[in-house]
Amino acid sequence: MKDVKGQSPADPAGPLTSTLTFRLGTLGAIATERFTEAVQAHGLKPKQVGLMAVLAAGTADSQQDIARTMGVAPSLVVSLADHLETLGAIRRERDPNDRRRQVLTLTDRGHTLLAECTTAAHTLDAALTEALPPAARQALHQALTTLAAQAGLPT
Amino acid sequence: MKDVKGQSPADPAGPLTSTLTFRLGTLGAIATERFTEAVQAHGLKPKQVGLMAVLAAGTADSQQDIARTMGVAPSLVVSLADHLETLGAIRRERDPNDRRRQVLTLTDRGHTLLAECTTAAHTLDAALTEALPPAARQALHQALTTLAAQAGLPT
DNA sequence: TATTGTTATACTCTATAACTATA
DNA sequence: TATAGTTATAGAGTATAACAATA
Repeated sequence: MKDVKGQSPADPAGPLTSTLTFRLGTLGAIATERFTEAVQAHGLKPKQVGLMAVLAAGTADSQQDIARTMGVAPSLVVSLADHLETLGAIRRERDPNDRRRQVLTLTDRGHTLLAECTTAAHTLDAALTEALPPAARQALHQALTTLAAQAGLPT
Repeated sequence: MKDVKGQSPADPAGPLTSTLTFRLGTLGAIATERFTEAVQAHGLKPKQVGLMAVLAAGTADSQQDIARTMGVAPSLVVSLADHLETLGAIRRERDPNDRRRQVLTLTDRGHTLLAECTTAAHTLDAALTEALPPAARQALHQALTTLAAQAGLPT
């Protein structure tokens, strides 16, 4: 059995572009790019919205906890929180029990901003999936939820 | 009808973290991070592998065409191609009909490298989807193929 | 003049390391 | 001595703009 011209060695079970790894990487980049553009109108970057989402979920409140939850360096949380504080989206208060800790809380303004960004994400979702039948849309959502859970991402 | 405490205003049809936009963004980042680590053993970065995939697909051969296909700046293609040439993965030849154009072609070494990276992607795919029933795996692949096609990505 | 590739430069994002205050 | 937050610095990645060769 010989190699066909131009396929030496043969594709290992399908081309790179049809792998889940490639598809998630490229579609993820597009999704983030569109979301970046959408939330920019509110003076926000995706990671700043992500920090607000962590606070809304109530799974972390100190900056160190938030850094661990988001998988970023603590020094990055400083600048993200600085910006959110400037926008009036969060409050920073020293923990009275341990004055080294800064406890972050979403303000009403923060809740409003997060809701607006979430609405923007839903709008982008609709555009992204417009070519998808409802059943496939549902199956996609379910499958990504499973992958996210397995990867330790918020569900 | 009053707002429930801590949900003012209410979540617009589900939290941010359950949107397709958020899931694709975060899972895409993880996929790219894992792929980056995997291809690093071959001295490659994801975009360099992407360039090889474009050449293998035969949809572009000059650096300008490749830049347009990949959605990156032409100056970036220069450095990606420089590195691939150093590895012996591609050849750069002037187009005799238009000596401004550099025509890039995959060498045998390039085909081998691309095949190895593709195999690595398949291995990552398996790890990523190990919690997914075969039917769901198939549905996910089909849905992402549709999204990729609609977004103008390679299918 | 317009286009291809290249080089020079700058910008964004984010991490690491050093530092301060508190424990 | 260890930890939370902050600041200073550095590196990766990529774009924009200026430039050279060719059309």
